[in-house]
Parts: sequence; C-alpha cells; structure tokens
Amino acid sequence: MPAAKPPAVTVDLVVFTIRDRQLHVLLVQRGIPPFEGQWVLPGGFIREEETLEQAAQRELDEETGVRDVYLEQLFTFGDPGRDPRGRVVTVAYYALIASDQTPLVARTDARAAQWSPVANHPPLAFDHEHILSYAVERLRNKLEYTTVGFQLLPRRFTLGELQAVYEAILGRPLDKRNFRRKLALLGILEPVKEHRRERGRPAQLFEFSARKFTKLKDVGIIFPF
Amino acid sequence: MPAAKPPAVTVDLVVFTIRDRQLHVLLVQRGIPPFEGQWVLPGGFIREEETLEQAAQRELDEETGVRDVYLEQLFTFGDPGRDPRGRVVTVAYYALIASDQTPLVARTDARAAQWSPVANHPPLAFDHEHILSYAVERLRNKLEYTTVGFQLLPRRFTLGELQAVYEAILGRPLDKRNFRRKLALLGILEPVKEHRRERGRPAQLFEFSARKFTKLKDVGIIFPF
DNA sequence: CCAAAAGTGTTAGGAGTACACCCATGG
DNA sequence: CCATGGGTGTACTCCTAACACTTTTGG
Repeated sequence: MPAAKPPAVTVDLVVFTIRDRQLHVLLVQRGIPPFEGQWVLPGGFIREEETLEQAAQRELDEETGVRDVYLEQLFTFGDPGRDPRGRVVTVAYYALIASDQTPLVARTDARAAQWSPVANHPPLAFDHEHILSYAVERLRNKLEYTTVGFQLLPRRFTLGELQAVYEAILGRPLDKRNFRRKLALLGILEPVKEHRRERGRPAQLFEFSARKFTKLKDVGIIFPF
Repeated sequence: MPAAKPPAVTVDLVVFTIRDRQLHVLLVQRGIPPFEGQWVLPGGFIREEETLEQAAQRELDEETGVRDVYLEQLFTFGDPGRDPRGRVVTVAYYALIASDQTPLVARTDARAAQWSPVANHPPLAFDHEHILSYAVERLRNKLEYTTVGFQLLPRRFTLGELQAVYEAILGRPLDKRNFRRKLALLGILEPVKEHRRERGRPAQLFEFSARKFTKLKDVGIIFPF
C-alpha cells in the first residue's frame, strides 16, 4: 500500500532547562557522518511498536535519564533535502527539565552531550537551528498563557527564581511587584515552612500546588506578564 | 540508514468552511477497504520531491480545486494501530476556505465528497474523529488571538456574517456592540461603497484590509471577544 | 404595518502597568 | 556597615462586559 520509497521517520528533541538563570538546550555531538563532529539536537528513529510520544520519551530517557517531564509535540519537519542521506521526516518534541534534574546520563555511544545556553550555542547541523528557534518561540508563547514555567524549576523554589525563569525565556525584565501580585492572584503557589538563605535576605520557598491548579485547568488560564 | 520497516507517511486534511452560518468540514467516502463506504478526512501519501505543506496543498487542490487558502500544520498522529494496514504516520493540516469558493472539483476517482456540518457529521473511520476535534479546538483558539476568521468569508462581507462565523466556531453568542467596537478599534476593515440587501435593513459591506493588517502583524494582534 | 436584521453609547468592574522604598541576612 | 536580594501598595489607564432602543428595508 505505501507509495514507493517511504521516508524515514525520526523524532527530534529540544530539551530545555535552566542553569544559572539562563535557558539551556541539550545538544549532542555527532559521532558519524554526515556532519561528523558537529552539534545537533538529540533524536532517533521511531520503533514499530511505540507511539511518537513514547519514542520521544524513550530518547529523552536515553539522553538524560529523566522521566515524567513536560513533553509536547512541536512541529513536523519534512522538507526534502533537510537530510543529505535521503527523505527524513522528523517529528520534533520539546521537553522541560527541572533544573535540579539535569545531570546527563552516562552515555552508551561515542557521542558527547552537553547543555548549551540557548543565547550562545554552537552552530547546529541539518535544519536543527530552525527547529530550535521554533521551539524557543513556542516556549515563549506557551509561557504567556500557561504555567509551563514551573516545569523548569525544582519542586521548591523562590519567587525570584521563578521570575528569573520568565525573564530568561521572554528576554525582558519583569516588574517584581506585578509579577508577585499576579501569582498571588492565581493562587497556585503554596508557601512552605522553609526559607532559602544565600546572599541577602532569606527567601520564602514555594511549591506549585497541583491541587489548586487542576481546578483552574478547566477554566483556562491566562498568564500574561 | 533507516530502521527496519519505515512507516508510511501521509498528509490528512481538515478543510473547514462556513455554509449557511454553520461550520462545515470536507469529508470523502472511502471507495476501497478498509472501512469501504465510510467517511474520512481527505488525505494521501507524500511524494518524494514535495514538502509536507506542498503535499497538503496538492491534496487540497485535488479535492476542491481551491488554491491560495489558509493552511496550517495541525499535529502529527502516529500511534501504531491507528491504521489496520500497518504503521502510518499522518501529518494533519487544517485549511480554511472562503464560503464563496466551496464548490467541489469534479472527482477523478470513485469516492464521493461532501461538506458536513461539524456539529452533525457522519461517524469517521480511523482516528479521524480525533483529528477533527483537535482541529476544531485549534481553530477555536486561533480565532481568539488572530484574524483567521476572515479566511472563511468571501472578500466582501457584512459585520453580521463575520459575527456569525465567530459565533459558529466559538459556540457561544457574542455581543453585537462589543464585537463591532472591537473591530472598529482594530481598524482592519474597510467599508466599501455597497450594501447587501436581503431580509431587513441593508447591511454595509466590508473588505479585510490587508494593508492595514500587515502593519499590525508585527505588533501582534490580540483578538478576544 | 409587521418582521427582520442593522446600527449605535454608556457605565462599572477588573486587569495591566508604572513606580520607590524598607527589610533581613551574610560577609 | 555594606552589598545583596526579598518583600510590599497605590494610582492611572485601558479593556471587557453588560445592557435596550431606533432605523431601514421587504413583503
């Protein structure tokens, strides 16, 4: 039934995290031609028995050892010529990793992997530059009307850290008082009986309240800053 | 390089239009097994030399004879088992057709094609029910922060018709005065020297002003009703 | 003259934005 | 004591939402 020469189907991942208050992306170095030695987004072929999302989960697990993270389909790229080896259609996903879970897993193959600041990353092979910038754009939009930002922080965080996440991704400073009022208004943060002390006045720690959040979920959250 | 048994890759289309103030979708009746005689979304295999979007354009042209319409990638569906014949990954697109351009093209194959009201359509085979509802949801969201609504109307239209489009898709009544004020504020409609007369007071006809619109494009349009 | 749709303003409430100072701690 | 980040309130503007009557035409 398939037409002649079906294309290969891969899944590519744009894995984001926050490191020292900057948005980082996971890159791997190719060990084989084409583009040997150049940096690319992690990815691989889909297997027969798995869904696209499971393929993305599996790749993510293989690269980082992290599970249960925010994962969302981004876009499907399939231009002929995007891969010199032949027709490859890639379904791109992006993932958000909490900043306390970013250790990379011991790698089984020869390729190196590293977190790179999005604002200053090595050139990428294939059309991965394009995929990355599309993912950043999506993340930026998503940030404005959902609560994905929390996915990038550990379970407990300060309001300063949260604001830094938003500022890093949106690329502009936010007003501290307005930011805090907005969050208070949303009522999805739960203060915990603990403070973080480092440089300056100790900061109240908060947790994201899944309970309160799910109530809002149906209503639809608008989250502009 | 490809893994064993690469999946087939198809493009499926959710083609929307407005007919007598209701949202309609284009469906075709399968002429061959599986699901012979059942209704599905139009679609087909991608060709070697074309991009995904070109494949979608081509399918759309074949089905409706319409070109230069709003077309946007929706989502890629690839669960194993979504097609009984084997692994098929489908990249779904949705398209918006102006209501004065909805005649279907003379069909070259045996299948029937028809416009069905989304609110009352025949059951769909494969996972096309799922694809359709996802498309409706996307359209609804898109309507709230962009100007896609105009794509569903002929070049000249009345404010009543435009409001009816929004109401049909959003599924709720809108306040006439607020709706009109909002549009006046956006300033992207150009009144033309013509009125439409039918049942009741004649209505001013408007055109979408591409010139005024592109100015806004960079600024970013928010379009809530 | 009646049915049908077009057209038109005001008000009250909520959200966004701009803005500056004091507080608690570690070094 | 000083550097560092934490924490707080008010005023203005703008957008949204609610709401009802008159106008113009065809039949």
